Amino acid sequence: MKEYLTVMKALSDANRVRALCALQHGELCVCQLIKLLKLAPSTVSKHLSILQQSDLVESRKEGRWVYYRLPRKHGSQVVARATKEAFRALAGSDAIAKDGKRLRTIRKIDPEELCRKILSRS
Amino acid sequence: MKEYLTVMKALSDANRVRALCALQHGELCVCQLIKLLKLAPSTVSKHLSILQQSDLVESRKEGRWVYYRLPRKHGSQVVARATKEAFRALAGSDAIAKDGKRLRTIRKIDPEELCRKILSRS
DNA sequence: TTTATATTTCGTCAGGTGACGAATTAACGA
DNA sequence: TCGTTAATTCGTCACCTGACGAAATATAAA
Repeated sequence: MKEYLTVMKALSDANRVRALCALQHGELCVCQLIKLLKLAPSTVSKHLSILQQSDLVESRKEGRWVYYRLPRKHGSQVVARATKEAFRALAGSDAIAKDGKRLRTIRKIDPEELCRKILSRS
Repeated sequence: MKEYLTVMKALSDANRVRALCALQHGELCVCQLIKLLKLAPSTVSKHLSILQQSDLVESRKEGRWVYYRLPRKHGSQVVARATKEAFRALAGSDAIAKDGKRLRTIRKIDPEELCRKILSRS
């Protein structure tokens, strides 16, 4: 019950779900997600930590950057199924489609340059 | 996106999930759910209204009693899948198992008598 | 070593949520 | 018709949540 509720709560926020869906296309560093979600760095970091504590995502550190990604292998069926269903339910979502489009643009920008632009959110 | 989040939020509360699972065994009137959850009538009513607004349950009125049940036919795939997954995830839950046991006792009590006992919650 | 920077943690604030009891509504029964 | 009663709605309160900026942390670069 506890695990189920933790996962449901993690998936009850639009910004967290958007972040999760964005990771379908491959791992992203925090600054890319900040750009995508247009939220303060501290807010994005908090959302990612909630996703991570639910085992919905995992992270790896590379120098100054922290990359988040979907787990290679899900430890829990509950998490695996919830993730799958989130993707299925939102496959036709307009908001998620827009994010996907914007993400392709964001990925093209050199990470160095991207991060320097965090303060001027756009 | 909106529908998905509504359903996820509805399933993010332990008492609502317990109520939903209880309905697996057939329809229940509000007073039976009050007995099961051991919450104030107004609280249970609120929870049921949230479940209903998410299309996770439906209700029918019979005299003074209102019966809640799982939808005969789910209008939405998102709701159907989320319900199925909730049952699957919680099939082995200790709390849900206990509820199932208590429910068998509650069902044996005459509804008339049961409702008269609402104030003395036990 | 010192500075710059990517991320996280902390403190705070507004708004949302779940709990309750009291008041209200709807329908049966005397 | 008038009470009784099942359920809901309303008002309130404590707590949780998501947002932010400032401060702390960690790592690369100068």
